[in-house]
Parts: sequence; C-alpha cells; structure tokens
Amino acid sequence: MVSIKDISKKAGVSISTVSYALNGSTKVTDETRSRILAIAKELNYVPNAAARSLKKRESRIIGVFLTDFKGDVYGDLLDGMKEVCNAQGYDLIVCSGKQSHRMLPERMIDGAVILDQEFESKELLQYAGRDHKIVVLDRELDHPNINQVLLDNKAGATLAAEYLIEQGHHKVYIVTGPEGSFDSAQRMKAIKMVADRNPDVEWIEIPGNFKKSGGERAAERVMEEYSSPAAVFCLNDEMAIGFCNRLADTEYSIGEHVHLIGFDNIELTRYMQPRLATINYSKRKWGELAAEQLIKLLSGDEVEHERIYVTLIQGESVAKARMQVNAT
Amino acid sequence: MVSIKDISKKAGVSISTVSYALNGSTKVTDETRSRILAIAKELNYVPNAAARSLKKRESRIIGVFLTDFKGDVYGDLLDGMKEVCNAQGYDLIVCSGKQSHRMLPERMIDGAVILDQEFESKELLQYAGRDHKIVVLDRELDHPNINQVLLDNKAGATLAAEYLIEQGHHKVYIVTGPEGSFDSAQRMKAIKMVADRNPDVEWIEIPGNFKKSGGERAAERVMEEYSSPAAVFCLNDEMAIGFCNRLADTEYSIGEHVHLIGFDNIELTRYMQPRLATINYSKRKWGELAAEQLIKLLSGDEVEHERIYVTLIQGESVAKARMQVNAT
DNA sequence: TTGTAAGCGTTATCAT
DNA sequence: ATGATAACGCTTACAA
Repeated sequence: MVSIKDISKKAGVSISTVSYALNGSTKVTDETRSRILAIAKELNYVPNAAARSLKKRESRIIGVFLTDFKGDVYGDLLDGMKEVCNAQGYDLIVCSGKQSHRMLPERMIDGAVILDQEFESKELLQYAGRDHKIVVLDRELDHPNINQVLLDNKAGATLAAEYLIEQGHHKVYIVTGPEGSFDSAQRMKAIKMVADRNPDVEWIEIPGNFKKSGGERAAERVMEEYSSPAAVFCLNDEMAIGFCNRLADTEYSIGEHVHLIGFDNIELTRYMQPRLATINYSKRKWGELAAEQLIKLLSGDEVEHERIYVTLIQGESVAKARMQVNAT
Repeated sequence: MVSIKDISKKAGVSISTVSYALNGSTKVTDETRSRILAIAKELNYVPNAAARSLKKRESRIIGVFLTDFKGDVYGDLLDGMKEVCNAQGYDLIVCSGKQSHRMLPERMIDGAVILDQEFESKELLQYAGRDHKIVVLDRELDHPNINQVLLDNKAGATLAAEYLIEQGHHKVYIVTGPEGSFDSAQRMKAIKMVADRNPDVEWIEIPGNFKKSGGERAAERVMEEYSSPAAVFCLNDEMAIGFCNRLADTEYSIGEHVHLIGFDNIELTRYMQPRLATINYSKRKWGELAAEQLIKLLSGDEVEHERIYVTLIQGESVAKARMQVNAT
C-alpha cells in the first residue's frame, strides 16, 4: 500500500506538504503541488479510507437498511437516494440483517435510513441518543436526531376504501400487514374511519403479512365464504399478487367475482391481467427526500418531518358492482 | 465517543489490558476481564471501525457492485451472498455507480463481487494488480486475484434454441443483449452452433438491450414482418416481458402467433399469462458461491473458476408449431 | 498477568 | 511556503 509517506520521500518534501497538495490547499506552491500530484499518480496513490475516517471522524457514507434484498419497491427508492447522496459527495451503501447494524455505532457510516421493521425502535433510539443521525421511513419515532419521511398511509387507504364503495361494493375484505407494522396499522386506522361513515358496508379483516403467502391464504378464506361478489383491499400489492395467483386456477375471477385493490403500485402490477387497481406514490421522490433529510441532519440543519403523497390508480381488477354473479 | 482509553481510566488499567480483555485474550485475569466488560457495557462502548481497520488492515466487509438497484434477478443472489458472508464473519454491502468504486482501492471493503457491465475490466485489472481480491459474475477475466463465477450461458442458450426446434419452429428471432455484454455474446455463440446444425431453420438476430424497451422494439419488428407463426428467443426475461407487453394490445398472441422463450426465470415470469418458458438457475447458489470464492481468495486459498448450471423451464408461451394461423 | 510504546495513514496545529 | 509533530482509536510486540 502506497501512502503519503512514500510520496513525500520520493518528492523530497514532508508528509504535511503532500497532504496539503493532495487536498488542494492554497498554502502550497503550484509547482510543488503539480510535482506531488504527478508522483502520486505515478505511484498509484489512493488515500486510505480508514485513516481518513479516523482522523476526520466521518466517512462520507450513508447506509440504508432493508429487511431483505428482494422486494420490488426498492429499486427506484434506492436510485433516488443514491442520486442525492452522490450529488452531495456521499456514497450510499445498502445493508440488510441484524449483523450489519453495527455499521452505524462503529461509525463506518455517517448516518442511516431505515426501511426495516425488524430494526427495533429501541435500538434506533439508543443510537440516536449517542448522536447518530437517522431517517426512518417505516415508523414514527420522536428524537432530535431522527427524522421521519413517511407515506401518507391514511390518505392512501381512504382513497382505496372509498373507491370500492363508490363502485357500489357492500362487502369489503381487508387483508392486513404483519403484526407490528406501522404502515398496516395506519392504513387500518383510516379504513376504520371510512367504515364508520359507511355502516351499510360489511368490513371483514383478514390478518396478512405483506407477502404473497398472506394474499394466498386470504384468497382461500374468501373463496370458502363466497356467496356473492366481494371486494378485497390487500394492504400491499405483493399480497394482491398472491391473491390473484391463488385464484388463477379456480372458477373465480378478478374483476368479476372478486374486486381487488392493492397498495404500492409496484412494477409487477402493470403486467397483471387484469390490471391491478392500487395506490401509487413516487418511490424515487421518497428516496430523494430521505437522503436530503439525512444529509441536512448530518449538516446540523433543522429538519421537519416529511410526508409522501399518494394517488389512486384505477384498474380493471375493480369493476362496478352489478347484479349477483355466481361462480360457475 | 467512548474509547478504550475511557474504559482504561475508569477501570484503572492500561489501554492494552482493555484491548486484550475486549478481544477475549487469555492473557488477562477472569476477574479483570469481567470488570472491564462491565465498564465497557456501562459506558456503551462500541469499537471504532476506522481505527480497527487501519490497524488490522482489513474491514471484514465485502462489497457487491450492481449496475442499478432495480432488477429482479438480484434478490436471491444477494441473500445468498449475505448468508455466506455473515456466516464467515463478513458483512455485505451493496453499491452501485462509478462513484462507489473507490471503496475497493481505498480499502473500505476487503474485496468485491462484480455484476455490473459498466465497471470496466481495465479498472478491475488495475485493482487486481494492486492486490485487491475480486469475483466477477459477468465476464471472463484472467488474473490470480480475480475469480469467475459464471452462468453456463452456452448450455442455457442451447437448451432454449433446441427446445424451439423440437417444438417444430422454423423461424426463430433472437433478441440479443446490449453490445459488449458478455452473457449475450456467449449465448449468441451457442445459438450459432445450434443454427449450424439446423440449416433448415431461419435465424434472425434483433439487437436488444436486456431491458423492457428492447423487447418492445423487437415485438414491433416481428409484427411488421409477420406472415406466419414465429418463435422468439429473448436473451433475458426482462426483454421477454417487454415483448409480451407490446403484443398485449394487438391481435397477436403469445403461444399462438408468437412462441416466446426467455432467460433467467425471474420471479415475474411466474405471473405471466401464459407462463413464460425460460432458462432457470439458482440465483441464491450463484450468490453463495460468489461469496465463498471471494472469501477463499481473501484467505489466500487456491480457487478455481466456477460455473452455475442451468435448466429449461417449459411454459405455455411456447407451443408446438402447427398449421399456419393468420392473425385475425 | 499487566503496562509501555510503536505504529497503522491521515489531518491539522504550530513553528520555522 | 514548508516541516515537525501530535492526534484520531486501536492492536500487538516487548518489557516488567
């Protein structure tokens, strides 16, 4: 490994001069600077990140923590984050799993963005308490070192629920997320408000898990109880896909016997037959905003919590309620 | 930030004793160890990664470089890598974009796995020359510090091409990857061999890009030239999806006018109507193997290049060729 | 068993 | 404009 020491020797100057030259300080002659730069290049000098981090007490790296590396939601979100980070001279790294949590307290990264239910709030508050900067995308957490950039879950769930009602449906199944999910809880809260305003509609809650398997199980239950067309609001698209999937080889069809709406507008939904109705939001903007907020925190700026707005996407998976259609 | 110095003060011992105690050395009394451990816990001590890396000249972090964070192929692959890394005491981070390349030469990571055509071979060879360890998944590169874990592209392309022929097709379009893609070139080579053995079949190459847009454009061309049923081999699934998509609102249908096969068996294909025929391989195993090989390299072990085997997945997107069917 | 001290590669203060 | 030097937090020979 070639260090500034090697350069200083070859150039016949002190290491501090080398450091100044390399960092573009004005304290050094143009002539010596260019000589040093030439030697650095010749020796293939690359600064050592550990040494620099140790001294400067920052790494210029931001970490984002995900539950796993699957999941269709993340692509645009991460690209958005990366773009903002890079523009501000930060690098972005993606981590997953409990093992990698240490990156934050060990100061391998300057700050963290959290989109991982399994990363416990208690732990996050602990880190925040030790002055680590954090942006959470999946919970409410109150601490000066923590900023929230949350989806407008309530607006989304309200849009979806009211859409089903407008289409004339009177029996609505709700397939929830896993226990402890903030997003699920928020969406449920909004649905309950809609339900209160629409007592003539029958609302049935089915516990889910935000994965395909949850949608599949929900489909089985809905088919078992089937008597007439019903609406189903899967609280995320992935479960809606599982739902469709389970229904595919039965005599029941989406948009006819079962009217289905999801949440997230993940890419896959565009390729479903029929097109899944769902709730949309800009994943890229979500990522961009998260990165911006974190960088502001790191710079010591004041930050307010942010909200990501949502819209309804109509699809043929939800049709107007008509006369009863029996499964054939 | 609390350091071993703070602990040593509070415990009334030297910093080296603290270090030994913290690292479980036998050179220290059980009594002092437990006393030190207690104090460390009390003070919320967390070792500083930069300092440790600087001293030990390793970070115990492995980086994987992807073209972007989208892409359905990566989920299982990354999970496989993570599992192996964690089991061996390494952490995995995911990076994307030219900016983050520096992580390798700056020694923020101990080694790299490359799945990014845009990461130039020249640059990789340079790093390898400076003793950095690398595993490539997307090219052939000969250097003692570089190991290859490649798909068996030739077997896959041969399986697909021969499958189309077996089904009685006599006109086969090939939609390629972008220029410079190793995978695409390998697959084409194998197809040319099959073509040579089957001169009665008409083979037509359409330049693609491994993205949906490439498949869409290919679909337009195929429809323009349409006279009778034809087979299409998209050299990856994503283009096949684009192809289907473009055909969806026309009178042409997959499995009837156009017989389509892809490559990769990404999750989305399972939800297509009709089910896409494709080439399958274990993405998880690919990731596991890549991580294993890199860790071996880092340990100074000898490593041979590895190959990931593939299988054919049949789907209704390819049917037997029958009498001519005209688009209606 | 514990302490002293050197050193990892930087940055940055203070002299010169 | 340049150099000597301390410091960042840790590991590890070597000394006691």
